[in-house]
Amino acid sequence: MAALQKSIDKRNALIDATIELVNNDGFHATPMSKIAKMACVSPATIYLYFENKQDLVNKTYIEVKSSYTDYAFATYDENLPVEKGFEIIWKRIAQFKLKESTYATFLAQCDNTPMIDEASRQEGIKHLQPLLDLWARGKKEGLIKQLSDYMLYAYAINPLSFLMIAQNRGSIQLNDQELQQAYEAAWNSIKVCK
Amino acid sequence: MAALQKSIDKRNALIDATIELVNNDGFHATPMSKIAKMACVSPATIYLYFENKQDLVNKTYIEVKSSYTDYAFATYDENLPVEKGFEIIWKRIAQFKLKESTYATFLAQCDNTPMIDEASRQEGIKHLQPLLDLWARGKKEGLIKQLSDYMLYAYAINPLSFLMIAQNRGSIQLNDQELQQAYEAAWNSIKVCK
Amino acid sequence: MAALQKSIDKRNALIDATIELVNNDGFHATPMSKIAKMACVSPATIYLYFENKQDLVNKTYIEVKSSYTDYAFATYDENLPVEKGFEIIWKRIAQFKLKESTYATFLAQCDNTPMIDEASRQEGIKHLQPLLDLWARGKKEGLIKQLSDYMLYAYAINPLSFLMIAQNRGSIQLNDQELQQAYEAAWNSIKVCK
Amino acid sequence: MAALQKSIDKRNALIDATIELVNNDGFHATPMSKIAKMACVSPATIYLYFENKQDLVNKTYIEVKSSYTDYAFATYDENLPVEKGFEIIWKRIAQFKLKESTYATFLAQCDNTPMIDEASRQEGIKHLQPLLDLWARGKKEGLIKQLSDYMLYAYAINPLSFLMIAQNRGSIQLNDQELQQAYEAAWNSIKVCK
DNA sequence: AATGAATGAGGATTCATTCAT
DNA sequence: CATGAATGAATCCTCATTCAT
Repeated sequence: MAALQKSIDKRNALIDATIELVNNDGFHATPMSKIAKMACVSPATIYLYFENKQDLVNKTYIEVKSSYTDYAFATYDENLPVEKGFEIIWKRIAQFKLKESTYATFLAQCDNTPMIDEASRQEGIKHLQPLLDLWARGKKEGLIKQLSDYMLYAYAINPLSFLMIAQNRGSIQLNDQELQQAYEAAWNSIKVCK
Repeated sequence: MAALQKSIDKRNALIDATIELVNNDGFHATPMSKIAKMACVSPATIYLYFENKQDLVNKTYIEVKSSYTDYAFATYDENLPVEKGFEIIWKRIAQFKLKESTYATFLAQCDNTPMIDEASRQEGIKHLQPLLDLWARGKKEGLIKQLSDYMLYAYAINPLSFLMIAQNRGSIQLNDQELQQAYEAAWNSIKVCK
Repeated sequence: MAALQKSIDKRNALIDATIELVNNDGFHATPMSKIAKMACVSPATIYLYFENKQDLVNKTYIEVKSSYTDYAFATYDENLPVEKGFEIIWKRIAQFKLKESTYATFLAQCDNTPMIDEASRQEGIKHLQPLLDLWARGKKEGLIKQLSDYMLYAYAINPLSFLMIAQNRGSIQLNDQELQQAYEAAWNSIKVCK
Repeated sequence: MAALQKSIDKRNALIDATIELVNNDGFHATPMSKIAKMACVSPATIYLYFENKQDLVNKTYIEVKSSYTDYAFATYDENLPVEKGFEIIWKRIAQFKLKESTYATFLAQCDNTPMIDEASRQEGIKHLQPLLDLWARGKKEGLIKQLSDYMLYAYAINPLSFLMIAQNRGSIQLNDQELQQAYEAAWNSIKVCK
């Protein structure tokens, strides 16, 4: 349907503009009018798609978080052995964070800020389940340390956020070899040392 | 001098109010008038101590960052062996992040947001030098992996930020044993495996 | 014609919605979109029946005013003696104001507000002629005081508006006996005392 | 105090501007910016004196209502005989409504509109007590009909509102003789006919 | 040094109205 | 006829900042 498609396009344009502007200027310095202008719609049009500014940001967060996890697990298969499975997920996450850094930056800002509703935050966490399942399996098989999911995430995944931000700021530029090192550091920090 | 002390107190009250309010509401929802009220001064008084809102936040950031590094290195001695030195610094940082979580939360928000001047950000990084020196020594002695400082920080230190936020949100509560596990994970991820 | 009837129904629904909403929320808090919703049509449809918001309110006023006077004179016969004729009209007006208080409230709001065009106001007054004629006859016959029509209206009719509003607000509830007292007060205030 | 006086002046200017503009254009067509301009202050200044637009109108209503009753009872003495007392009050009210028609018009608009809080409305009614007391005395002494206060007000006082509006619209112009007639009509409608 | 009153610029949001379908 | 999506212009209100005292 042409009309429906146009609606979806507009909504997406708004979401994209929100990400772009919040990334560059921060939530506080991103007026609705600027979002509207970047999305090539009238300010009033935003309110056809979102209840208010908070809702726009919440929905944007959920959408981005969801595309993050979709990306992360796109090539993962539950039947893979633990280490291989982890490697695949980790590298997809790394790719997302370092290549789709616009999205990743936005998520980092949301996750470290009272910018987002608690409800939306909870909603966003849900989709990480396959990784938690993998870790559970790894622990049962004695391959992964008996640490809480938070601890595992902190050491295996979260460093990527830091590297992503450093790369965005131009402080570093990770090449394939360094990425491999990073992966190994991640795996080392959670695997059971034989 | 009583007058000077009163000035310092006022300045500190403003800094504290800024941290408190930005932590709870975010930069965008923290008006100067609210900061003034919490610090028990007139809005106009803020401008005797700081040029404008941006300056207030920048200065607050630098001050907090500096108290973070002061705390981190307070018990460190350059003559200690690398592993011991690292342990001491790491545990001080952990203590700071988990016990002084008000300050740590503020820093996390600044570090993931365009809230702060680039200049202030650079200023804040400076004070980390002793840790970088330690790592340089560790690499030379073959005890620490040949990774960039960013990579080392990402794996050895940054996970603590994630754990701090999770703990603030009430998702976890780290006890001494878990803290020790976290330390070991940190060291494992950067040490050269023999 | 079914099509014509549907049109009339829609127009009436819009008029009714306007009365209802203006009564409850006031003109200033009654958006066209709300009127449309209550009348179960699209906002755009309003503009097929009325030029704009002002026109909608003007037309509504004229319509209600006209149904008020129709009601007032429905049972009146010019050949009745003055006092009987007045009683009949007065009691019809009372019934309208107290029973059809939705309409009466709307009129009261229009009459005390710059909500309505001067032209529409003039248009609305026209229909009161039979009452003015009756008064003229009463004055000629020496039964009614030599007062201007405004004065007569002020004392004989307008008090009903006040009582209607008080009753709407729940402050009073007029029974038949009190209504009769009210009628007598009205007649007393304009009749020539012998 | 010069500063305090200036504050009071500003507040009064805002109240006056509100009355003037709401009278002419109605609540819905009176933007805060226009009120500010007429009172020669910045729009933001209004919010130093009033919480919001609703509060401004509520407070204006209470203030005007209060000056109405002050005026009404200024020359009244509780020890006067009932009829004389009523005449004095009635004529003061008439003078207020016809001479201070700006205030009276504003009150009429508030009283026939959902423009005002119920609470403010209640607050405004309070001050009418001396008149109600007089009526109670009149009823006890057998001089005034045994009617509810609402009914008495409807016939003795409210007609003045109608006459005031008619005079404002230029439809009539009451001279002293007509005013005396109006007074007599008022008294006739509530006095016990001997 | 300190203040509280004052403000202009700007931001979120609403709304009467239009237009493509 | 009828509509729902779209909008530009306004409106209420906030806030960083200033200034007279």
